[in-house]
Amino acid sequence: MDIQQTITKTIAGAFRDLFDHAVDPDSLALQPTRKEFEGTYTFVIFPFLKITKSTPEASGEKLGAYLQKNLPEVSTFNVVKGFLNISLSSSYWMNLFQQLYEAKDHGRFPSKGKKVMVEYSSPNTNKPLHLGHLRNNFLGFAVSLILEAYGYEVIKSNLVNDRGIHICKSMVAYEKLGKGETPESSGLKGDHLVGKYYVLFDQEYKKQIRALTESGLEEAAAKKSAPWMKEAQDMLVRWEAGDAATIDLWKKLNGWVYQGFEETYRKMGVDFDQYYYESDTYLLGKDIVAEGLKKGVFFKKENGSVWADLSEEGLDEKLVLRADGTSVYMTQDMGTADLKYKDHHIEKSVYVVGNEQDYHFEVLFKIMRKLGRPYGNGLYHLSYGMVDLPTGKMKSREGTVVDADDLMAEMVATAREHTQELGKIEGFSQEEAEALYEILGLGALKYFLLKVDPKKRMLFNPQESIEFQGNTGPFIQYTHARIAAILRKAAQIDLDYSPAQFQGYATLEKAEESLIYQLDDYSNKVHLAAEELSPAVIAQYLFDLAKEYNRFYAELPIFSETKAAVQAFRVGLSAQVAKTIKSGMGLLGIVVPQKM
RNA sequence: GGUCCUGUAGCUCAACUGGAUAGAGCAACUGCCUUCUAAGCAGUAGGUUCCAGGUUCGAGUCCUGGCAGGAUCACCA
Repeated sequence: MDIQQTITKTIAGAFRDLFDHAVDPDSLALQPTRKEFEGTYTFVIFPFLKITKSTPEASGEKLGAYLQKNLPEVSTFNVVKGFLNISLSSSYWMNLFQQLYEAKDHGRFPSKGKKVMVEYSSPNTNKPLHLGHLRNNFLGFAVSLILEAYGYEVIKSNLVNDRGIHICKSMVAYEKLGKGETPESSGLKGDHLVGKYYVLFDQEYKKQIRALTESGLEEAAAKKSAPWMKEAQDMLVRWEAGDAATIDLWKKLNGWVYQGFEETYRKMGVDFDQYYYESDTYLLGKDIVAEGLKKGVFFKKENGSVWADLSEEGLDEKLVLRADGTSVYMTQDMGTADLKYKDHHIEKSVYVVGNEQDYHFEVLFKIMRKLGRPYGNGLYHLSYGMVDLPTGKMKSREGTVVDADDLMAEMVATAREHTQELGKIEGFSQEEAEALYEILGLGALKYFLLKVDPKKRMLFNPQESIEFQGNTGPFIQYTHARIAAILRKAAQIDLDYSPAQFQGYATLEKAEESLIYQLDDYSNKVHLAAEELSPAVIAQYLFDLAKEYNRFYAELPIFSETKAAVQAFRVGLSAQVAKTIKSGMGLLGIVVPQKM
């Protein structure tokens, strides 16, 4: 039982003993005391005045005295208006710290024996990854790690959109203009090379539309009848028919793209346990349509098209099969949901997909529940907001995207400049220095994208580079490096900072208590982050922890401290902070350096 | 137009799910490197939490109605 439960249980006891009133301890909640007041936990009296039949102040005094008398952990208390602020004893803090210090894997929960799949990234194979994909990938990867720490077995999956009209556009343009160009001959990364032809298609296509509208055609008709669009559509038909030349071309271009993606994923530091390809899954789901018709979940219209009626759930009717019997997006996603379950028997399934698809997933999940799927209640859409530029939305065809590879390279370059300016690479080999720039640049970028609540859309201004000071990745990395320096020194002077050495340090400083409180809170934050699928919870926590540690670092001496017990304790406390920072940053997919 | 999301300091974001005087970072200003890493610490200044009602001991948070921005409402994906 943790201290909060102990306190609320005792408060319930006080209500019984002092006011003859039974209260469920679980209905009582404590909150952290605001830092301008003395105390660790605060109990709000107002709701219980009917029970105490007294003023808030008098009730608080009575409850406080009762706690102090009955709980050795409670050292003092004070009452401000209707708030009972509870202070805990140094021995409580010391005991708590020793528990944390000796625990292995603080912040890791026991296995739940349950599987969850996290699908993220899910790129199109017609263009390189951009800033929006970075948010998606970092989110998906971090959420996977957080769920794993929380005790799930996690399967990271990537559903690659490798077919369809948009892929055919790149193929048509390449066929027309490519002249056998390859990544080797052009010096372009495979995904960038294919992306180039996607842009070329669009430019030519627009030109054709303009020519047609100028010759008097309606715009809608021009879009349909432009020669290259017709070619792309023909290409799609040939692809679906399995035409050998088309398939060869498709395989060649996609192969280049995958090589490019692999490089980008490696740089980002993300990976996958399972790839799904839409070229394999796009025909799935038709059997589910038949099943839904039988179960009365779907109905057929006169023209033969099949629909789900969700009007009772506050939505409208949604098409699940075209009149000609071909699939739509929804059909395929129903099939893929079943496939994931068949492959892994997952109990939860998380889709990391932008909020523009909120409606689609709401419908999909409702349908799967109505069909009685065993995993139906474990479906989650981790819906994140778009990353906007000051000029508005990114458009890949209009060249206003922030390319993922470019941005990562820029971040590393900025880290290099910054570090060299500060003259912090003394004693680094060339390789070590480059590795550090990578760690810092990517740390800054990942933290920047993960610290914001996923569902909020965020602004990225390419003119203003991502910060390295304040609430940033490098600030937290720096705190870790500082502690690493302390631990190196401790090793150098053979300082023993095992718990036995702490004996004799009886009156902790406020800054030390706060740190222990924060360290203890880590597992709560992992729990919360897992429940809310929000790495931002961890990011915010780490910033607060690092901030608190730097305060401690500035205020209290370590090696110039004369009492051995105090010195050992402060090194131990520092070590625990470093361990927690490393663990938490690890959950965000961010590496921390030993020196910087 | 219907539905969903968002609106907090000049800017970027918090606020433990209804609690105290709404907090950080950046930018600005003032201090602190002869002591463990100054990518740091301490401080000053900055607010009608979009607006109007309501619910109650108490509302940035919940409800209703507006306003603003975004997304979505294809036999596209």
